[in-house]
Amino acid sequence: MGRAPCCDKANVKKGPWSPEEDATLKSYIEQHGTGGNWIALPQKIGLKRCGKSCRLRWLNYLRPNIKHGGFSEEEDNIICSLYISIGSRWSIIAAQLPGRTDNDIKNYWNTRLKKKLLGKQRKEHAQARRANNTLKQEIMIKRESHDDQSFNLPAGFLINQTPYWQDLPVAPVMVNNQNYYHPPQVPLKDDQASIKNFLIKLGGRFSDQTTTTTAREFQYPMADISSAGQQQAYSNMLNASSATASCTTAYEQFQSTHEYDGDDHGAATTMFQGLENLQAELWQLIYSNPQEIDIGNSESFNYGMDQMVNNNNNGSTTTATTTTGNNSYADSGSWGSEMNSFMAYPPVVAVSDYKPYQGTIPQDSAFVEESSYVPTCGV
DNA sequence: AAGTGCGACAACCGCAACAAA
DNA sequence: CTTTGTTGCGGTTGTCGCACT
Repeated sequence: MGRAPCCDKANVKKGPWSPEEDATLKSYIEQHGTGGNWIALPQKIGLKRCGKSCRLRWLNYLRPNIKHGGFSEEEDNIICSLYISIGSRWSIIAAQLPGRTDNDIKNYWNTRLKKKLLGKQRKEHAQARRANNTLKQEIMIKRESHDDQSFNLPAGFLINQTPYWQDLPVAPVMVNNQNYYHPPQVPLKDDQASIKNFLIKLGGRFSDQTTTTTAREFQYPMADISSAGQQQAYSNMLNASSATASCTTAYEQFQSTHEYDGDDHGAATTMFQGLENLQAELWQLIYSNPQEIDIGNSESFNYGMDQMVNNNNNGSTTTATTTTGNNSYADSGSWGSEMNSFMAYPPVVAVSDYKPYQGTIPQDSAFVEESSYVPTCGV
């Protein structure tokens, strides 16, 4: 049995508010307040509106000191930072921006800010990809001229044009329902800087010191990591991650930490919710626009192959897979090369795919060529 | 000038949390 | 403790106006 409706749907007006309705509602609330009961309010003042609708109209439009439109660069930064830190918790974000409503911010994010951010990311990665291609061509020429198939990509390859998820330690990979583990390929001492850099790349602002310069100081704790407690949580996350060394994204990194040491890092979990959301959003955007992405020629495929060759030559056991599932790469269209910069290096494993390594590696696996596998994580 | 597509914004809907009875 | 009502929140939809063809 469903809940009884809060008002008589047949007798309430819907749609845009008229100036008369606005005036009625505004003058009543200014004189009497809401009376603590929105549901009863419309009847009291003779409005054929649902109480919820009255509340929304007041909060989002009629109440004093509401600002509409004209978001400043500063406000953009705050919204981006908080979104990355805490996700789509618009009411909390709105609380940091006096005069802004959650609805306003939500609309602003969905219609403009997200695209703005995506545009930035696309530009950066397009540039990076161009640089990468140039370097790669040079390497291929060297390879051919030396006729030496053991010629490795240089250790620093991709270092200046690393896609954001490649800033992070590489995840354990599941192939054919088996969990494989391989050691991190990014020096762990750089993890903190990498993650921070990653977040900043996505538009976030992480402050090591107490230098958050916003209209008001952030009230939500994980908006920066300036406090000792926050630094501790962050540090715990990173330390534990070096023990497990098994994450694709910062969020997963912490998620596994959470399982690993049993400590309550709720705050830090929160810290990366938005991150995951944003990544998911980006991927959704990418995969919902699969035009002109040819897996056979794509950087992702080529990179994956290079990565496998490189790893195997380095003596580490690795596998490579993608999590694209049934996504189609067919067709061509207008998204084009810019979006390919996102496609360049997809995450190795999805959150849902991750399970702690528990078994042994089958030696005859087509994906595993090394026999010197030594698990180093504590699971 | 009419039709179409798209962006921006307002408003609605459903759910969860909380409070009161 | 359970039920019922209210509030708050976030996702989604509807509408309007502008730009483009």
